[in-house]
Amino acid sequence: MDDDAVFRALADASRRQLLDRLYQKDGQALVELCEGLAMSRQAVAKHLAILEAANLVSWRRVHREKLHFINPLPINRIAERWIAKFERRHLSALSALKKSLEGDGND
Amino acid sequence: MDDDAVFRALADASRRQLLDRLYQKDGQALVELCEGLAMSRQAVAKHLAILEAANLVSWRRVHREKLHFINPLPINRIAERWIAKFERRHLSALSALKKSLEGDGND
DNA sequence: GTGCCACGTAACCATTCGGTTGCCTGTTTA
DNA sequence: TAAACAGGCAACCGAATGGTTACGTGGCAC
Repeated sequence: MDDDAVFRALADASRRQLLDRLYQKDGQALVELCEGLAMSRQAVAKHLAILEAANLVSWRRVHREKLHFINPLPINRIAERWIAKFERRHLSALSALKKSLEGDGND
Repeated sequence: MDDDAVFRALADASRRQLLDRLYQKDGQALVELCEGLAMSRQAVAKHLAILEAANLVSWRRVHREKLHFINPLPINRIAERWIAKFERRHLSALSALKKSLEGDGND
């Protein structure tokens, strides 16, 4: 279960904020992600390493910059496998519709 | 943001397991929830307290037993506010339909 | 070529976390 | 009424967490 890594990575508000930033603008370098945060660059790098380990963020080196990219797949997997289970209780009709739509393969 | 409490509560595998157990059978007492877990009763009680604080579990006293009940609302709220955002990238058409079905009307 | 800039690594620190043990209170039940 | 049972409370402990400071490395620009 590396779902655990994802849950743990999402448990920290600073890391969720970093994901938020990457969601708003993908492919940011480390220094860029640090701007405005009350945290040292090294602390941000540690958070990003944890997000990486959970496969929520990947990166690519461009010259001397390390550009970070968000990967929503683990979150979706958790949403599907875990959260949908609880949602089903309340939104069974909607969920059924959702599932049938997903079966249609529209994207 | 008490979303933070929910994320943190979900970050621990033991707590997710407890939620799973309550999902399978709601209204269990403390000793019942302890069965088969490699953990003391007090440890389980602490986990349940954290789930309570995150509003994921509520309880009712019946005689000398403390019966626990699962509350999926915080999970749904997170799914709506946070996870759907990432999902939207991939399933934008579906998400729009889902939103309109929920009467959100927000695009 | 020198210095700045983006990043990496490592040591260190305080706090939180997950768990324990020990003991106490109250409620059933034999 | 005594014992067993469900749970509460608090002290304690090691390890993980979130952060810092200090210093090292390599690319790019002047």
